[in-house]
Amino acid sequence: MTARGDVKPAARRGQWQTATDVLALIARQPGITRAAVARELRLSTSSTTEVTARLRDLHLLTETPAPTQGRGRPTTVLRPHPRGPVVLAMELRQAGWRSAAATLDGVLLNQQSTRHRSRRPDAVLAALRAGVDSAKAEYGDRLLAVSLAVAGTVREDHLMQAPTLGWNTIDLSPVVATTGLPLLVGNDATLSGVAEARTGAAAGAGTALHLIVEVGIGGTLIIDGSPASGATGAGGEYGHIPFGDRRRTCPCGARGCWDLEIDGRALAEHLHEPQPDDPYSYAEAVLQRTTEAPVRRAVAKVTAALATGIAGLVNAHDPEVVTLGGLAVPLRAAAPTVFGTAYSDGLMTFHRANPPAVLDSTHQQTGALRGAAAVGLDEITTETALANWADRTIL
Amino acid sequence: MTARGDVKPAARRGQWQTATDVLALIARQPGITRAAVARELRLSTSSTTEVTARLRDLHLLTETPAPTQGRGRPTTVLRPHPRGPVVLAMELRQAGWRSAAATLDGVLLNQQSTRHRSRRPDAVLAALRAGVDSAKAEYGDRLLAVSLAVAGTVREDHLMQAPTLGWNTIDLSPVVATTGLPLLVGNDATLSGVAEARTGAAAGAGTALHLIVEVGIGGTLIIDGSPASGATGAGGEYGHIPFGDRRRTCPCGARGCWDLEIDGRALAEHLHEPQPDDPYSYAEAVLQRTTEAPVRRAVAKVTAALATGIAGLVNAHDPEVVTLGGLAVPLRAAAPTVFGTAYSDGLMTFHRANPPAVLDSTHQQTGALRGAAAVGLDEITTETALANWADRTIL
DNA sequence: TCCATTAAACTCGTACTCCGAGCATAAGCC
DNA sequence: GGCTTATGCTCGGAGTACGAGTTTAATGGA
Repeated sequence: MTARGDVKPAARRGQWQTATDVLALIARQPGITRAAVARELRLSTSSTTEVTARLRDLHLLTETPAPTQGRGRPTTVLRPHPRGPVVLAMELRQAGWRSAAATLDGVLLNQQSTRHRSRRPDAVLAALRAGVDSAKAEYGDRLLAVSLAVAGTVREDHLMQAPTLGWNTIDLSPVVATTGLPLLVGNDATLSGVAEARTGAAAGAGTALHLIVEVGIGGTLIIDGSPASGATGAGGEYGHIPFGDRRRTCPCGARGCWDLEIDGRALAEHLHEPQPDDPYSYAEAVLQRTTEAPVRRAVAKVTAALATGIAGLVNAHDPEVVTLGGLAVPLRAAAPTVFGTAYSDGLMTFHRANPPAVLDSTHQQTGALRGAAAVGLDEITTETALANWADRTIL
Repeated sequence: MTARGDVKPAARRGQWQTATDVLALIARQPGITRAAVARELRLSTSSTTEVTARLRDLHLLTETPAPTQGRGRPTTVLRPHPRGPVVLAMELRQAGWRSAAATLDGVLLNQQSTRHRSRRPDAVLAALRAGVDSAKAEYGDRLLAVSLAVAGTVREDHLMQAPTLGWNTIDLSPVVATTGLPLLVGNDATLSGVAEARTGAAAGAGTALHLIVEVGIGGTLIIDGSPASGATGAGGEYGHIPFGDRRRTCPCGARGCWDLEIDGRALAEHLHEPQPDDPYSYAEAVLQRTTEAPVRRAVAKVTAALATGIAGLVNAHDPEVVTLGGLAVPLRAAAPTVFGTAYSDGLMTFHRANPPAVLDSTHQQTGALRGAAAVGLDEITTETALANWADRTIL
């Protein structure tokens, strides 16, 4: 359709700039009115008229009457066009995978959740591929990209290590092979951070830090809504900085990893219980037993390790806000005083008067899928991508 | 001149986009030819002709004949206009301060270095202010901004703590008060990182990590040439993440800071020598004594702590390249094997096959000043700033 | 020396987008 | 039913980028 071996022509400079700005705003504030878009982007009314007309003609947006608010001519709500583009957001987890189609406002359609029948990599990739085919069948040419969140370390479109799945290096590109669709791959913790920064607890923050505890700890630094993913996409592996005991070796290959101090494995060790097969469920179960004094002590140790590390990262990055996901939420809830003290003690003095708020994530389980959708939508609303879509729609 | 209480009119969207791109390229590659600019930015020859003519008319650029390279019509080198804008870059250090005027290509003119007569904050600020006045006298309306690098923790235009100067919170805005010039303040380690990322050892890297050891350790993560400075500009305080011994309290207020493990203070402790007044000079002196076995052991410990921490940060951020400044350079040089082993051992397994290169900084002592200049030039080449300059030049 | 070749700059006409000014429209309010 | 208010539409103008075609200034070989 678009790429056929020839060099794809870039859009003329600045040609679709305002259009991408409008679409980005709609993704961050679904249901925003046309008048509000004009105010936010400081567009003149004439420019607004023109850009919305253009986006409407290209089947990118529709306008529906907005509920009136006091005097004045009513405005409209800008919504994705029913024949507009979609991206397929997917999430690969230990137990199964999920998918949803996302429209330009980030709304997830056709959410599906499937358990793995087999955990063999080729079987899982085939299942994901079938999911892509099914979306392609449903949306046809409207489907422009596939964006995949993976619970593991990611590098470009390869999965480098996924301890929970027991996989080593895996090429994920078969998920889209022969479909011609671009595949975007991201770490699940990173993408849930993107979701928080775009539409969640960290919405509007210029610099946000997101941390999520499941098996080990993951997270990301997000600057102006974009994750600091590093040179190859493997950034955000905060679990593998040496905040812990240097004598302990981590499965990742390094020593003293923070990972080892803040999940179900750490709780089991403090409680002198055997290492659990599923550290996540084990931790959830332990957190139900906080009437037991040893459990409280173990939870306090883990929570303190969490809060101290967060404080160190706040010193390093000076975020506006910190968001917590996964087990970090119940851990803090179980020992709020310990958390608060360790957090404050770990901060540099000048931060203590007005430390960054540490908030629970708003998206929680859907975060990674929403973040994948957001990143996918970014990809299909670049100036070049819009120019391509426009070429196609005119024909 | 520009701001007089009224709202400054933003440039029309996209109006000066290409002009800013051209100027940014010239700052990153001084001496670049007009033809090379066109290739890099994928500008058509007609657009190039137009944009260069516009920049010439506005006294932003001049063209000088370029040395010919083979056949074809000769091109020109784009250089700052002799009546074009400049920024004043300044650097405040423990012993004194430096300044230089920077033209659009980042070349530093009139470099000056002055020792503090008094270290009282008001005396130092008055001296800096005098430096600004002197630049204003020399450059007049060509001087558009002042950009100040400070050896201390910075927050907006305040210095929060500067242990080496013995200062606490100081408002730096008197340096430009009543001049109407904007003041940009940055941490010196952050700004030297910017210099490396723009024109130094990390030039061209999308994600770079810069670390500099002087008294304690500072640094920054740089993404696409911009430092991750956080919400208030205090980002990059890598010295205050808890990679060290939790029992030790840092002057910053936190515990276990990495800072305490990798400078002259740490060397003195390992050597059972008294804490030095000037840890930097002390460390330099110690590094001359590596024939002594205890010195070699102490240097090895410090170098290992440095390398292990760097590896942790590489895990967290996945940079393309790491650059080292200050004492980190002779420390690594004194114990290269220790450094290499500790670095590799601290990396996650999948990084080890092809770990990010750790390079010595190319700018070293001039880094902070060059970085301050770069950030100041960014400020005066925004679309809005160029529109203002154009308005002024037409009159 | 002259001319073909090459790389780059210039000219011109066109397309696109943004904007200001003025006008039109659709609601609430009295 | 008119007045007020907020918003949308139309029109003409300005600024920028670009493609196509032309011109210019160098090299290098006959």
